[in-house]
Amino acid sequence: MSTVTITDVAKHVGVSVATISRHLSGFTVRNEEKIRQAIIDLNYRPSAAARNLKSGRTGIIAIVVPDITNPFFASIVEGAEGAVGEDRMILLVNTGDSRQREEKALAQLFGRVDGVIMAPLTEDEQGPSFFSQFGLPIVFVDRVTQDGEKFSTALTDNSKGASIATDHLISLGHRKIAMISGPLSTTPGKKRADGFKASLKESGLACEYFIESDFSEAGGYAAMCALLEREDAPTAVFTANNLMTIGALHALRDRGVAVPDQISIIGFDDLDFAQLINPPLTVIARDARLQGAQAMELMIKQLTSGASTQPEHSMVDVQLIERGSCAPPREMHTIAFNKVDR
Amino acid sequence: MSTVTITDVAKHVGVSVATISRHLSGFTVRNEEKIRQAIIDLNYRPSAAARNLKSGRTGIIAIVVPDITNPFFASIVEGAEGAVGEDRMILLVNTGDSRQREEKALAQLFGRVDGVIMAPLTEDEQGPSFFSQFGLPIVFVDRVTQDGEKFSTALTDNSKGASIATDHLISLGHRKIAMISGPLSTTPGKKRADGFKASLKESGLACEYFIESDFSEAGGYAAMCALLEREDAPTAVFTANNLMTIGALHALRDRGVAVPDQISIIGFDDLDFAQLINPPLTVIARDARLQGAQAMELMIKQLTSGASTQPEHSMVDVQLIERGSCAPPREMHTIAFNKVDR
DNA sequence: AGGTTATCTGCAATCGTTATCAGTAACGAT
DNA sequence: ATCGTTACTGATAACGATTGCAGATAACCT
Repeated sequence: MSTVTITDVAKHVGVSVATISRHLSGFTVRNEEKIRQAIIDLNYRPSAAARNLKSGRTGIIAIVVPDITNPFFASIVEGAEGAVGEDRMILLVNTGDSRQREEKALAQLFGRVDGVIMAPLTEDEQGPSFFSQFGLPIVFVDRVTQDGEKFSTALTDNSKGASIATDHLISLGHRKIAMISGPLSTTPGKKRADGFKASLKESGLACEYFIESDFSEAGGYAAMCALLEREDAPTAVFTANNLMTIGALHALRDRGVAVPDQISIIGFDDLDFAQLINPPLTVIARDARLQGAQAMELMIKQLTSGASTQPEHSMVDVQLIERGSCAPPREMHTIAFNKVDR
Repeated sequence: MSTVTITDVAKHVGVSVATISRHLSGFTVRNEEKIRQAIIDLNYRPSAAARNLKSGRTGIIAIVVPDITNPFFASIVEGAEGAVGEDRMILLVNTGDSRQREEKALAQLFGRVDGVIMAPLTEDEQGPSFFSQFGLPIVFVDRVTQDGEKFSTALTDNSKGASIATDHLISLGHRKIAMISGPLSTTPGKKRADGFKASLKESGLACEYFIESDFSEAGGYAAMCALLEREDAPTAVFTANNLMTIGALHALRDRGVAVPDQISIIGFDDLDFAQLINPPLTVIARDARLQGAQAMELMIKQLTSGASTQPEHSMVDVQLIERGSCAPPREMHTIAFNKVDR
């Protein structure tokens, strides 16, 4: 049975509990060796509950994400894991895209963790004070809420990334450019759409192929199908996240549409197997691990430097990775070919 | 500040802390309404730490998995989430296929959770008593360890599944059947390999195309490439899990090998997008959600019915789902064709 | 040796809850 | 009026660790 307490160890060694406690906290005490041995002999493990109660801290940081299956969030977690110290541990909570579970998780987490790193479901949570009411240190990662200013955030330059993607397609000669967007109620959904629209406007193009989807593979599939069924189909597509990119690629394959010959596609966020795909995928990439690490650093900073310090904001850069899924539109090919012919 | 305790509430209402506590635990007390209001007014939240210390339970069940990105484990988690009651919550720990992190997680989890549902990395953990030493309720899911008998388990009929897959290929006429296996140090790796070999033996076939890989997409890719490079390439492949199936499919596509015309492929575990793939994938499926739910039920049973009750074992069934990725081998096509010709 | 630090030690209070136990009020039955 | 029953209440001792305080021991100096 593991009901052996610090008192048992103290008795066993013949010192007071205070001495054992001090030994455990790293102070130098006289009977180091005997204590160490007693702890092993008795198989003593300090009660986390008692420690938490006395010290007020748990040594746990929770990461709350809407979909742990998404490799992007997995990378965020990996990055955070790399930045958390030895004396803290990370626990994951998956809300499965459910608002209800998100609330419940936060309520239940209160008092059990020192802080929460979270990617909220949408920007418009119930009332601006929803997250404040818990009085729990929160760092938002990838997404923020209305009252996000009050908390530290670790974001990506979403609009810049979307602009780069769109500009890339424009510079290749595309004019009929589609975007399969994420939900506009989310930070990345909104910002990426903004970047896309801004770039089109700057080049004097109308925004005619814009579909708001849901960041899921099925959603990307459906959106791509819808685009392909239009009479005047687009010649290029910008998909706003990795899962939707996969979905869109599946749709293209199922319809026998050649990439990039018939349609160009560029996605936001890289994929592990982006290079395995034929053709290798051109993407807007960012360092999700770094982003996760930054979130954790902000969290730790907040925890160590007492409470009410100013929230800080970090942002990871984006980068265009050209592989093979984007090319000039077909008409351009023809024109170029004609020119050479003459 | 959220340092408002049960004492504050008691003072505010003008009763003793005991009354507040009783109200919180669901007993009927006199000033129900006043107490409810005071709790809201003061924004009081019971201290989880104090409760844990007093009651000895945390209301948390941890699920420890080697790779949360794997949709199979995600399904396990979903199933478990459906089976956990209102009064408990689930926390995830991802060990990222690292033995070291698995150990650390278990040690840190001790005392912070009521029980652990886990899929251990390999069967040969350090010493048979490794998991016992924590005196923590453990249920193994999908995988077991050496001393797994001492704990409850929620498994799949792995060898049966592998046999069905192999028999299916054999009955289609295949003789040169390959298996891309998982690590033989894991339960499903070993059992599936056993089933495969048993089926071959029963049909008098030699086991000539067996590759032990690592359950990862990249591993499946590499293994498939290795198979294709052999002079006498197999006509059918059984891939031992979903990720390796994806990897193998990528390899086949990259090499321009037609499925099922040139090679048949059947995978263990269904995929969300198995039907989106061209051709739709034939698989051995099981209800991973059910398996996760069973694991949780075993856990709860163990927690409620005191400690030292006999461990129980559950097993979910497997099922062949024929879609389009398996067909008779090429030579058979020819033979059949000739027969018709005469 | 005597005095002064520098270290280490044990006692006891404390963290916020819950469980126990004794006690009070209300009410009907006698 | 007394008693028994029911239904609630309050004081208090735990749960297992940490920590300030004061006392004890050892180490160091003159």
